[in-house]
Amino acid sequence: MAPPCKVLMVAEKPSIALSIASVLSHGQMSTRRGVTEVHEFDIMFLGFHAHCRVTSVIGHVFSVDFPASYQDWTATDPLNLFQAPILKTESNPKAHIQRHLSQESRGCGYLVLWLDCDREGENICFEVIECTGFHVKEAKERVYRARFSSVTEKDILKAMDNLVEPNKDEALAVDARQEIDLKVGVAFTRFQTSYFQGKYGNLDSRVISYGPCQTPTLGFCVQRYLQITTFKQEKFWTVHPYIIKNGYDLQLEWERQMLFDLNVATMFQKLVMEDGLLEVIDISEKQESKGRPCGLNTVNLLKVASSALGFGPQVAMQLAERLYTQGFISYPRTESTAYPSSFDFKVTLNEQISNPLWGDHVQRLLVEGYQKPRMGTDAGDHPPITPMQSATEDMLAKDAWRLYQYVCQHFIASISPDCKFVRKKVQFKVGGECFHCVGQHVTLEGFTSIMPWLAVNEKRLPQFTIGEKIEVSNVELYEGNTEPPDYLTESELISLMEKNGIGTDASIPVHINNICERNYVQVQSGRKLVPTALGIALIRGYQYIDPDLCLPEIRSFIEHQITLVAKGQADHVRVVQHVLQQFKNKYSYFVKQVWHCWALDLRYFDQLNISCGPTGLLLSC
DNA sequence: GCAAGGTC
Repeated sequence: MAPPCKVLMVAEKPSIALSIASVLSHGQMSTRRGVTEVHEFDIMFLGFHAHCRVTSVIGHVFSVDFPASYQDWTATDPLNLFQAPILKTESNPKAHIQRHLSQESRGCGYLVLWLDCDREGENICFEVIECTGFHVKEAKERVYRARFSSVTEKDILKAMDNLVEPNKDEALAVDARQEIDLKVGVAFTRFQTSYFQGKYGNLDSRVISYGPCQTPTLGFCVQRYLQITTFKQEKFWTVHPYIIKNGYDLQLEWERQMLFDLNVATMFQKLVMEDGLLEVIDISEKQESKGRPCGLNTVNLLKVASSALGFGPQVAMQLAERLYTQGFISYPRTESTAYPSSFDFKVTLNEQISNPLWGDHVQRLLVEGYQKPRMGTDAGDHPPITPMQSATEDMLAKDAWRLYQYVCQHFIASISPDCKFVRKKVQFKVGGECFHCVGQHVTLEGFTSIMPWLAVNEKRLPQFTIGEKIEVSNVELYEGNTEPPDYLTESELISLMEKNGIGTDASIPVHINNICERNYVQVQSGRKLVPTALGIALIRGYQYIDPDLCLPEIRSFIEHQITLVAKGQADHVRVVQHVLQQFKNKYSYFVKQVWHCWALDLRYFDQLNISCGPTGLLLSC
């Protein structure tokens, strides 16, 4: 019998390689250590007996950079970077991934690519092909792409039965993004850094960076700061009648809410006082429901970690990764909020059954039946973040425990009943004006018993009947001030970034960290982001010269252009050239105009009409 | 010294 053919399979990370090998070998494999682990076993492949090797890379193998001749900041005009050649070099030379792939591919007749099924994964496919020598013409037909929608036995086997070709267009879209981001970011960064050199000692920062993600991120923080500083406080007045009924002392709300004219408000107060008798004109009761959460994805974990636990995104991810490698939670980087159909809720619940804090709730769910989780979205990557092994407070460090606790609470809540309550609204008329009061009565705590901070407040009302008349005990004329918004919280910033497509679940923490480390913003108590003088000056400068530079649309513009490449609707080289030409125009204009703002005292911005800059240089094209 | 995207 001929020796079996050899097949090399490559995943994006070691954990996926392990999952794939376990499924395909039915657990019958041998594993040896290498740069990344290699799992070996025999299988039937395309109808033949084959020996299979499954290993992985660790994310991208390569990243782009300029050749050495462009690395000298003083000898290179940043303008020339837009047309400069670029090189791909190993992202982490010390890891020797390239050598590892080259060695493991020796003697293999087939390559199966198990990289994550997104654009970046498609790009890494071609990096792997390059490293394994399968890019030569005669080897191309022996390269297969496995497309899996989740890392489950069912989907892995399905992918094996439906091997396809890797998608070159999607890979090229990533190449395009890499080149655009590199050239635009580095050109502006080098110019700005050199420009600020020695100026404005109080704005010290070694590098004054620019980037199509980090700059709009800073833009959000400064935008809120400007709303605060330009806020004009106004006095307002509102009329609050009080009644006493069956021992309840109630303050009623006015349908007009508030008025900005004291004389008018006083007139209404007088009308109410002169009438003095409230008539109940309507009583309505409505069944309300507060929905249980969907499965937990990374972005939502980061938001809660920041707003409720006080952990920054970087720290939260470090804690989550640690919990993951120790087996306490599932893979923490995912966009999906929908559980896969094969998810075993019973096993996961059972694991938590003896927890001293939520074990009782879990037992009840197991006995009385848990709810089907809400629909959520399936991004095709990993299942939502869930607890795995049970842990108690003494087993983990304090911060890790708090994060683990939240993951458990969220998981249990996601399959607990919705919270049900009755909302009762009573409407009154007095002196021709309408007022109301609202009561709430919880009929089913549901998931809020495991997430008590989301509980609906109980608010009881006395009995009323329509047509009933009640004496007004007091009429207050309340004077208040409109309040400016507060500084942007980190959690709000994460939401804005997600909504505007700035960064990804993995890179959002990096961009936020960047603008902190560069001294553009400071994190203050309550994880509020307060821009520094430097951060404000930068954004006000862009707003004056070319607002596009700090708007979130700068990212969506790039994403839109590279999507054309990914879909095969535009040529990669032409798209890159077209986009770079526009940024080069912006760069030239920016360099000329900088004189008019940053050269002056930075306080000059305060006197500027910010909207006078040119608009649509890029977005109109 | 510089971007943004993977992953640890």
